[in-house]
Amino acid sequence: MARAPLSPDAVVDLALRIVDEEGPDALTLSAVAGRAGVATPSLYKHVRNLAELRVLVTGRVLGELTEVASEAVLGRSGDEALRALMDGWRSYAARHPNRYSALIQAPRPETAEAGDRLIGIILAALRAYGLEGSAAIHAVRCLRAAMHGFAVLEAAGAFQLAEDLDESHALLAHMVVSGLQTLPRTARPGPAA
Amino acid sequence: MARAPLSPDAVVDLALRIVDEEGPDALTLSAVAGRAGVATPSLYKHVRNLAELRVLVTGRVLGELTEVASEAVLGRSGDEALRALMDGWRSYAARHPNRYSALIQAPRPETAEAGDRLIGIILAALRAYGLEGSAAIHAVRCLRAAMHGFAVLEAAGAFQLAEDLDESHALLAHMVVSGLQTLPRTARPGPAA
DNA sequence: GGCCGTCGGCTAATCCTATTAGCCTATGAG
DNA sequence: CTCATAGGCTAATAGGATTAGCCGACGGCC
Repeated sequence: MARAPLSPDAVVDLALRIVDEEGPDALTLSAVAGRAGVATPSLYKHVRNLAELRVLVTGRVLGELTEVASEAVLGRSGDEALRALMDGWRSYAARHPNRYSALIQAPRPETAEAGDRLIGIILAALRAYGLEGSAAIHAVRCLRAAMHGFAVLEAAGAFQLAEDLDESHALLAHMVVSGLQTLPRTARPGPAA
Repeated sequence: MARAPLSPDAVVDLALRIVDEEGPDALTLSAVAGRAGVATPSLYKHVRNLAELRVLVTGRVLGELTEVASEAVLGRSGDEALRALMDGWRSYAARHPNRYSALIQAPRPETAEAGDRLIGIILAALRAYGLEGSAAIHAVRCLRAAMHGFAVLEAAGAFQLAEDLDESHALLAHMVVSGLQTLPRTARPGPAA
């Protein structure tokens, strides 16, 4: 059974499988090598080192998240787009909790492009609110904080009580929407963009 | 120079210093031993293992955060309490970014009590909104998500643009407040608690 | 057809960290 | 004075990361 020839992408595939199945801490070069049916040092022919592998994984996950976010926002606008974005984000994280937890948050040049694309989508979701310049940036930050915070906590199993998470998340979305609909003085939308 | 005698607490102190100065990943038993001027295995006389040390660190940080949160909420209520809580939380995380990043999110029995106390404070900050039962829980979750998300991202340096972070955070607080002031049907406050 | 460079795997070796086992000493209780 | 204990130590084991250097298969080229 000729296993598929190794390549950086294939290594990342294996890494993702490990992360999904055993958690982010189980992502180890020797674990990847084990799955690849190869000796650990051989991986260095495809990936610079473990740190880079983690970055590549982050890039991949960021890409998937971007896709999800993009699909959510497509064809919608205003509150509807915002809620769809938030729901999509959360459901991606809930579907792949370990993968989501494996995301490296600290910005790195290698993932900057993927990150920017994702920010672009979030920005697009906010378009209908007509936010200008800085106001849009503040809004994007808040949206990121809300979505990321909820996703991390849910992925970590930090919400222990029985209350329905969908409802909690709906409230979060309500907060975001209602906050944007009643912007404070400094961040009021300017003339239609 | 009689170094202070080692003890579990002293070990955690050293661990925190390492985390603060070198980041969460630098928290290693041998690093702690180095600072303590002791051989690595000696630490096992005070701490079960690295995993436990991490849990102890989490407990300590949770305690500090609880103190900060508690002080913020004391003597305030309503929107003011909420904003003070959010500001305090954020400023703690900003003051000790590595420490904040070292927090283990996954709930563990050893930190459950500390976590519950913190949740209690958040709940107290929401008291004035008169939320009943589930509604209060959903609100706490949202608040946690917002505060934690912002704190994590800020600590990781994920907000790169020049825009003032205070302003972004104020918008986040505005979202939370305005969302609570206009609760959707399901989560409307009941008769005054 | 034969030669050569490169790709991608391998083994050996090094370093670090965690963790366990077992030893040893000072110290306070009795 | 004796002894148990606390708390430090050394030796040793087990992983995991990484580097160095070896080697065979394969495609391209003369």
